[in-house]
Amino acid sequence: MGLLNKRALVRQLQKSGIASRAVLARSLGMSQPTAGKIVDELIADNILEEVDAVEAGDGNGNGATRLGRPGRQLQLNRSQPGFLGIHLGIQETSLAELPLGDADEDRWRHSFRNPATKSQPVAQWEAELREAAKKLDSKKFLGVLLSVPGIVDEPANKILFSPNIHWSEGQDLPAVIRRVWNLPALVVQEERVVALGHHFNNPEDENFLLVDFGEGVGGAAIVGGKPFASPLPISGELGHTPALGNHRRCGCGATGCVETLVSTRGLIESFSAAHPKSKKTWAALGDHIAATGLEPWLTQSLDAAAVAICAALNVLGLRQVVITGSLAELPPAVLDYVSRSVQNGAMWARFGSIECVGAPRCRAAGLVAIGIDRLVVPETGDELDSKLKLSRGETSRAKPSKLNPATASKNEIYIS
Amino acid sequence: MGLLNKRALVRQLQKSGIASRAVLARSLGMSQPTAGKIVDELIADNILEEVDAVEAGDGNGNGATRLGRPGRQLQLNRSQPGFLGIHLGIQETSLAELPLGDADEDRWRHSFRNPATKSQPVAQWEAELREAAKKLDSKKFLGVLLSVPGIVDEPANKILFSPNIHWSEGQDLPAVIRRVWNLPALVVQEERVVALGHHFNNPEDENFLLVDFGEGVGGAAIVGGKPFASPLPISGELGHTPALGNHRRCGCGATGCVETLVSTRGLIESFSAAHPKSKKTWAALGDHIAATGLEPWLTQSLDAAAVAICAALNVLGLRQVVITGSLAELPPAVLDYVSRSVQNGAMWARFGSIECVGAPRCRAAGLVAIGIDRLVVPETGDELDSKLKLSRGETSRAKPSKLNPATASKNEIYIS
DNA sequence: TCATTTAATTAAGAAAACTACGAAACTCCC
DNA sequence: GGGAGTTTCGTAGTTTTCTTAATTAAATGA
Repeated sequence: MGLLNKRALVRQLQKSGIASRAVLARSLGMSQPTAGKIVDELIADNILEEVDAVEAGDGNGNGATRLGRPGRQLQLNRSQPGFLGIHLGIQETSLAELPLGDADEDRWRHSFRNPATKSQPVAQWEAELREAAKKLDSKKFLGVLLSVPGIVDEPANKILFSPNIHWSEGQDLPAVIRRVWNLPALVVQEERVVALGHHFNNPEDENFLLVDFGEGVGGAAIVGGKPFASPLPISGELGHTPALGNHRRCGCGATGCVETLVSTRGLIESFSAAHPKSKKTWAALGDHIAATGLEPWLTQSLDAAAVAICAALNVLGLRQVVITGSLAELPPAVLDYVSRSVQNGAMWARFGSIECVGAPRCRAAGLVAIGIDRLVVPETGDELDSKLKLSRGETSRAKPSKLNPATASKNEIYIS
Repeated sequence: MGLLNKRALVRQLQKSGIASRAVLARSLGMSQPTAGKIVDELIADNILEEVDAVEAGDGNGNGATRLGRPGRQLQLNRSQPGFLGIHLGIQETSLAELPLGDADEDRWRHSFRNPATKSQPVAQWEAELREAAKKLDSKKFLGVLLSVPGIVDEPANKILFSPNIHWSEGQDLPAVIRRVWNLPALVVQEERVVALGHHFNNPEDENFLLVDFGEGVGGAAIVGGKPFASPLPISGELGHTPALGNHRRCGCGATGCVETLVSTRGLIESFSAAHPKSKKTWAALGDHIAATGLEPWLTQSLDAAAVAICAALNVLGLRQVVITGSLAELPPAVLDYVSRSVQNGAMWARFGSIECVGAPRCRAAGLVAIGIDRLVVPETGDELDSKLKLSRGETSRAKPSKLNPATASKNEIYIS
């Protein structure tokens, strides 16, 4: 079946959650027989399932009974295991079984502390992984997805740089995962996961910049419903925008990165510099802000963050900012200030409106989206083929001389 | 014929300049019959032409005589008029006849001063245009391409904002052009034209950020060989990144934009503030820098520009900066300083190297590339159809319900 | 001159889309 | 309850587009 249409159909279903063959055909502009055939195939592959549920209020506003033969509703298969998601946090690693049709909140079932010892951290991590594997309900997944903070070379499946989880740098963690489960495994950059998760949990947001505050400050853009990516493994790194006049050393090796001002660590540092007598904790910082409002040391840091955000908005041509992470834990005045500061600096504010909203991190939805995109209906080749290839540890690079680009690139639309 | 392969073939020929059917087929991974058929069609449409020229050194290093039947070399048609390019400058408007296969330097044949009167500037511009039309060798073009500085809504063919050519704002200049020539007319943002021009004159540069210094400071990114674009009409606007500590008012309505520091006007302003006795001219500024080197007022401004460039590189995931315009006219120390400053701030410098090069503005090549992309082998529909539609002033939006996305989006790869 | 090599064209076939038609399933209305 | 109207879904046949295989063409080199 045409790869493009297959991808488009799956994607549409990811967004709409539930739909009939006819609705899919209409919304994608393809003919009914085509949609029907693709659906048949996807059901045979256990990716889609028919659901008997009555269609209550089908989103078009007409919740009333409709004329004609009712369509058989379809959704991404929820009764099957789907993917195994692994989130590599700074302190601990979490695991979750992710059914394909899971747009819900994150439910991380199992977790363990990351290796602390300097010797053999990867072997220790592997051992913990094996322990965790025993506790899982299922062993059969379509693949394993590893979300990692830092800089990730996704095509090569390698972790390049992770200032907060140094032991993972340069490691081939997917290979470790494959030793444990013998399944295709992918590494994905955390911010991209979160951004995609937000997109699929809020399908109406098709163009936005997600900014995640935490130990670091990262970003990822969704442009035209697709995650923005460039050939370089870095992108969306707005935490490492230099801030004029800032001379703090950053973990990345440079001096003056915005991240050194508005990461949790950076904010606490500034806070304790301004108030040496206060406790140097995140909670104390929050309490202080709630009590005294926004003091200059804070607004200056927030302005620096806003500059980086504005720069990104102006360059990418976006008007919506989604903010996740620690900044949303502080009193709302903080987010308000950033929002106003972005309004002042972003160019589109002169022509229209800028939106700046807080949101939770939706890693599960993002991981599923990436898994579907790269394992279930991958850009090139048959899914089974590529599964095998990946599980054998081969790169999934297509032979350019053999493949006709017209075939290879029917995959368009979801370049990822 | 499949639109994707047609586009791919034309694009390949744009890059390689000259190639035979067999070479094209091989390099694009399609079969020889397919390439042959597409070439036949393109020749019939007068877009390609066969050229008898012997193939001297075909780029593969083997300039020696090769075995076998020699391929019939093809190139974009140079014997036909191609496009009419119009460049809307700040002071004057220039015209050039652009053959399709033109990768040469810009040759603007005719130009006239822009309307100065406040009354009826558009009508006056139209009159000048009619005058200029008489001087042209040909009246038959595939279309007219208007390059405009400022903010342009390219899909809607409208000029939204142009701080330096206020009379053009909100005007439908393509309609004016159509009244004069009765041909399809497109407005394109100047920086995007220049970036595409650089890309096609240097096909090895597939990922870069072009930064153009002049009355304003604009940017445009080429990512994966394609101009980056978002749904919003702004993008690449790195001149309007706020610079912390800068309080100059910008023409865009905001305060503190980098552009107010490093545009020609901004630099002269800073120069005259630091040296009140000097002449307030660009030449005097250049002489002064050549004589005394980089003074603090200048390095601070350049640092601000570097921050904006770094922010863009980090967010877009790029490692090459192409600088055009007035900054390249100053002593080389200036570009060197910016280059070093970018090295310090751009994140990729921690992993690899950052490149920062000056280059001339290649508007002609960029306009031709855009014209080919949007008029000769447009993404959707037949070229003739869309030509007619455009010349009738209709939008060339495809009917989504009618077109099969598999057909519509075989256009992949060259999303533009 | 003839074998070898490469280019371009022709012919036949496969993939994937479409249109057209008909059966199935439901509502509405008499 | 039963026909008319609607909508869904599947089947059959057609079209488009690209492929492979075979053929013809044009050059080199012994």
